[in-house]
Amino acid sequence: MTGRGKVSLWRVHTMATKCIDYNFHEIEPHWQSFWEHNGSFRASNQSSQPKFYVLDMFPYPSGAGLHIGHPEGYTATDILARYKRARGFNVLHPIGWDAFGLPAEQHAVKTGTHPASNTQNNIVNFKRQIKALGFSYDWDREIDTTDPKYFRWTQWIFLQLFRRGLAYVDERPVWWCPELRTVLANEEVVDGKSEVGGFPVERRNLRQWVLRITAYAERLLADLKEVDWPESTKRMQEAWIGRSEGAEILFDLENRALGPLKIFTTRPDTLFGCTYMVLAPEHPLVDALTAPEHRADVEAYRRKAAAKSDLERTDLAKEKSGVFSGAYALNPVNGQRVPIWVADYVLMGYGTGAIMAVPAHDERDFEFATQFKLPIVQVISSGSGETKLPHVGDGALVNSPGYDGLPWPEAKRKITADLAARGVGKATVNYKLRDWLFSRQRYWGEPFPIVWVSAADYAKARALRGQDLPAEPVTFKDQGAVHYALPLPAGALPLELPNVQSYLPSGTGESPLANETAWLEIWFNVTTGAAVPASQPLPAGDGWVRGRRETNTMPQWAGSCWYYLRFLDPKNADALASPEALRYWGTPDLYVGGAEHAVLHLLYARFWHKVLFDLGVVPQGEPFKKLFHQGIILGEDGEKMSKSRGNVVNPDTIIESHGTDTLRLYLMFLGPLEAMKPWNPRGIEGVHRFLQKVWRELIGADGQVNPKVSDSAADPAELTKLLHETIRKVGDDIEGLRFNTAISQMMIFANALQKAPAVSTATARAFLQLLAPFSPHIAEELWSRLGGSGSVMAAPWPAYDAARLTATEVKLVFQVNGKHRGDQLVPVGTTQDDALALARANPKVAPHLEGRAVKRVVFVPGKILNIVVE
RNA sequence: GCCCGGGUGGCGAAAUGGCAGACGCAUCUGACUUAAAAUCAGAUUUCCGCAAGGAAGUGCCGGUUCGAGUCCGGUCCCGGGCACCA
Repeated sequence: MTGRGKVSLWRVHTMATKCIDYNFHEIEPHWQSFWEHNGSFRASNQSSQPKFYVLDMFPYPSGAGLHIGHPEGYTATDILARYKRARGFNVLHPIGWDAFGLPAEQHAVKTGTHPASNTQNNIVNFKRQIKALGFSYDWDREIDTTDPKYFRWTQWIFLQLFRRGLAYVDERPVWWCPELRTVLANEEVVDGKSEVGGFPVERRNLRQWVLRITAYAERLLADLKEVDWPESTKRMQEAWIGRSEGAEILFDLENRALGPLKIFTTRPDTLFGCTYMVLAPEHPLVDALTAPEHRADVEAYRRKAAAKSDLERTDLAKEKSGVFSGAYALNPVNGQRVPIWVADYVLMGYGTGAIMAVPAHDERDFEFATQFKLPIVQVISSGSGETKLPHVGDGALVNSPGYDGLPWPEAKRKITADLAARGVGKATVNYKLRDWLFSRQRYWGEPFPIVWVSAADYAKARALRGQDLPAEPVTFKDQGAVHYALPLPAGALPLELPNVQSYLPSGTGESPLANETAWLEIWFNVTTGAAVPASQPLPAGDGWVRGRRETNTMPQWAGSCWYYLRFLDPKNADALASPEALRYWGTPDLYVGGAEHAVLHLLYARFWHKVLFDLGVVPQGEPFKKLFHQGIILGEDGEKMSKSRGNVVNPDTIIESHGTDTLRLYLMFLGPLEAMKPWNPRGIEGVHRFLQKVWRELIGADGQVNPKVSDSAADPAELTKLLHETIRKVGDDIEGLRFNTAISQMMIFANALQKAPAVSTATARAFLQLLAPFSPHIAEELWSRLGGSGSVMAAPWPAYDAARLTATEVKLVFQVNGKHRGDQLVPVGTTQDDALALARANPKVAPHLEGRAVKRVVFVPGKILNIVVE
């Protein structure tokens, strides 16, 4: 709490409202302004308290406003943040805006207004909505990824990637969306359509920036063992990285002039079963090795395959297609001639784009071989009886001279080693993970801090600032000329977006920035990073070269890859965050957000974090040690909420009708946080009634404290015991993110409160402290009215007394043959013999024992007595 | 096809291997009220029974156990993810 210098304000605001009934319209804004004036949620970077950093996935401020899914996750983290503060932690609970993105740009294309103004409008609206929910964010740390003070450091991180050779340029087939006029990452294409907008996409060759995430594949995979994440999310990342161990094997071609053909296989042990080879249609050797009499067929097939999108290629899985090339390779183990086919079930992008086909032990090869009547040779036997082909399971080798009888994993090792000894193969690891396509042909994104220069000018720059440049220059060839990528010096950042005439991308695939000649074509000072339009005279002095700026911008993921670090020290102008802040706060102790980011944001952020770790910027190897996904809230009809279905719930409506305390409570009471659950307006009434009941039990009809609540009142014994149970359960449940059962327990307590003839102020206040993280406004109001000093949140979390929880009597359940036959209150410590005697005497139990011999007695003290009879 | 989740009253759900259905919704009955709302008291898994009581019951089949919603094997259905990755 930082109340210094604000004593008078504090006084004014500590007072409760004057309302007589539970008037949330008055209470909620009142306490929100109290918190704001007191800076109640400011986190300090200097503190002797233990730290706790709880992070939400920051929202994209869309024009539609807050969706009900936002407050679900945000309420969960807010409860935890408030609880941890009460437990004496210095809590960092920040929020910001992931504000670059396509919708703002599309809006700009339509209206001609700058995307920044639309974005700012949306932020204002989001902020209003989020503030109305009463979340305990430290607004002094608010960040906006489109703010040059922020993206300066996004660009800085890119420069580090660039310097380490982790960013390069490549002309490659990419997903191009004609409607959006931009390329999309693999991850942004769903079922052949753009993830945003659902427009069709096609393949195009374009010059792109690519980040070498594959260099980190092994660590991204291995370090999943270190994090406390949902198992399903870890599995998804594992599958996405897709590691497989196998071997690269060289097959000599019959036409030895062409050199060997390199294939990748995970099953080198089946080498003797290879009856044909397949090259992807794009494989560079196809042209050279195709026999003249097959050329026409192969050419036709390649053209057909090129016209297909990846989707069609994979979608037409039912029937395989391919053509024979007329060429043959020689099997390195036995010199057998193997025909080479061209087929699009082999993908150029994985392995070497060429395979050895073993139809007996691979389903795809089996299907292909059957269709084209190619031989099938079994080399693995499942052991007993006939092996049904294709057999992809366990077994030992057959028909493999020198290896017969070996279990396949052993044979795999041995054959690989033997091939390696002869120099015709080696063990390798392959990943499905591809390098990350990192550029977009858009306006509304971070500009790349890169200027393209000539070879001679690059050499000049290298002499002046070699340490900023990668070991290998990044280049691309355009109409015979080679262009060199020269980074801006870090001191010249941020590189801001110029204003443009039109937000429409150019039809050639370049972003709207390509039309801004004055920004684009420049005299560039290689040491200072200063720029002057090339239309002006060459400035005096050394270090000026002619350059053209990079016109691509970064994808939306860039800003969200490191925002959790900026919150630690959001105003720092000298670094993305100070080393002290990075050391004190570390990484989030808990990260809550939707499961839809399982392989996108969460993989990219891990990659950047590891690079920053290697640079010595951050002290930990993983950014998010504990992750939790909130479930999706469905519409009332049990369907996914959507505008077209008309089942969308707007948080504003609920705040207006029931108040945010009710909304927050309801969102948490709906079911387990991680579950998918339907919205039910009736349920809101239920939790609202609970809050009204709490109010009524503590405040009388006249608006004064209920006469039954007083300092001198003696609580009924059961109420005291229940209070301590409730303190324990609510605390445990908050720690375990089981908010629904915590609320149930508070409801049970409220019901007891109602029945109690007298309640001590201390008990009432302790209960309000438990309620405060969930429904903070009403808790503050009642706390204040009961004479609590300051904020309810400033009071240390109540402790439960274990002694109060132990009862003197417990209910013992009597079972006969495992069936419940009766029960009885017994003193704690009742022995088995006594319990047995009680059971025999019990009128409900006795008839079931009559005339039957007792075989066994199971006794769980204080719980159960099970009598097993004949 | 493969990999994850999940199937419990009319509904949302709860249950360290130990009384299945806490808590809430909805419904019904009663009290208060001229009346309604609100509030309060009570009932509400199914079947048999006037009742006392009994029997069955956590998708389905089987197993382990004194005892299974919970653990194991199989199976069906629903949701999510991946999908010609050699």
